[in-house]
Amino acid sequence: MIQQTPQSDQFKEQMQGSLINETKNSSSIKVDKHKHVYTVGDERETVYFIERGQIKLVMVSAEGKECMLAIHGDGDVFGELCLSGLGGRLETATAMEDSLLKEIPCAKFLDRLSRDSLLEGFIKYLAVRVADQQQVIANLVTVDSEQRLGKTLLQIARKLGKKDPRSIRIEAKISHEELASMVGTTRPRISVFMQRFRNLELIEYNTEHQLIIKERKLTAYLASIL
Amino acid sequence: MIQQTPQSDQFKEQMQGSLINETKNSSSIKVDKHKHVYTVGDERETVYFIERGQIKLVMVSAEGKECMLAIHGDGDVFGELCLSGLGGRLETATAMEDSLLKEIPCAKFLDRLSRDSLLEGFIKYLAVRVADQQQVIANLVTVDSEQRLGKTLLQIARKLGKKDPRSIRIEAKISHEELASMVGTTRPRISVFMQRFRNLELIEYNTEHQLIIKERKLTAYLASIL
DNA sequence: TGACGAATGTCTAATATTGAACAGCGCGGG
DNA sequence: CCCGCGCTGTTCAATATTAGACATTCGTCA
Repeated sequence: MIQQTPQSDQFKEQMQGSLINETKNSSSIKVDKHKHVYTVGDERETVYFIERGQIKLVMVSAEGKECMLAIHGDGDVFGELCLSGLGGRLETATAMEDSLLKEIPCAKFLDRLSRDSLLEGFIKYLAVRVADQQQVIANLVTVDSEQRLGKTLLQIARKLGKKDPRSIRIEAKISHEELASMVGTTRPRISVFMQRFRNLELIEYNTEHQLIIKERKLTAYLASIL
Repeated sequence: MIQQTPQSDQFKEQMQGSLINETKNSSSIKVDKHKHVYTVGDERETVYFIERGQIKLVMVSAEGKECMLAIHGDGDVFGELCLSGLGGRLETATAMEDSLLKEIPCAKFLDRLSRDSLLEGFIKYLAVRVADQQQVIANLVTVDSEQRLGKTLLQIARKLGKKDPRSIRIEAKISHEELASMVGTTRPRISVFMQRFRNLELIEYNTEHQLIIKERKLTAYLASIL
């Protein structure tokens, strides 16, 4: 959740350049809103690059409960877990809006990184991923749901948000249900907490119903309710 | 949690060989039981290789609550997150018993992997890590504490356990307090659940007080209480 | 061997959380 | 333009969970 953006942004751009290069001769894949890119168990070992759109990753438990792991936006890469060689997708990838993707077979992806001397950069990228997830795990284990919701909002804002002078705007619309499945609680509770945050002016909605996160104030509030 | 051990074992051996090679001229570090290898915020960017011993990784939240992330044993590598370049350890590494470690500066570690053509293997290794953590996150979000404890036991057993014909033996002794901090609940509850598992003969203790996990039975039980 | 500290097993009241229900609202499709 | 459906806000009783407290056992070390 803390994850700043030091030179990891630089790598992301290099990787994007590399992938755009790799895929310039293959056509983009159009995925309509609500359609799946892949679902649990799919064997196809490919990495995806988002030209335009929003893709969410969701895992489903044995009882059918959902857990949203991440939302990816323009320029992001996802599906890299097939590099693990475990075979079969662990999660489902769904378009949250009409999206354009490029698809790269896993082996080609590695070759390309290798040829462009980006393997070490990619290792760093994965290490950041592991560090991030570690934070998420620690939060799930140690803090209560209000706090977790706050941190999750900050995390999403930092990853997807457009920065305005004093706040961050999130363009993707994320339902309370989805937030509940990230935070690990129920929809009604999300509703209550969001209301509370709104009353305290830690967040707000603009006229286009986009969520605005006041990073400073929200962070301060979370620290104050320890 | 699911993580089988396909050819990822092979990579682990290769990496071990490579690291043993790299460190054969440097002396081992002795870390006594309960001593820290590093603590939160430490800047030293090094990777550790366990020659012998048990090392646990623990994160502490702002309120001081602990979350145990992993226990590493003989031949494992830890501290790789410094490869992220974020600077400063996120967690504390503590010896659970007297241990012998080798320390490799982060840059040297990458160089060595590179020279031994293990970069791609290491990427696969990290991808497995990410996949594993993803499972942990999904479990924390979607299932209740009894179930989580069960899965955590299985996870530990598969990672650290010695296989006997019909069960897995865990040599490290892990307190209920520590289990509680992995599972995300309180010690008394762990006590109750462990008792229950014991009564159902899903687990047992041998004469040396080592925990024996009956993988089959425990898995079946967890599936039955959905 | 005895004594102390740490780990465990158990209980409880106070608290947090769930899940189900229902009403309003707003957007998009017909 | 109206209808219906999905999202939101709110409530409530039933349930799960926590944070103590306490006796007991186990190990370790003197």
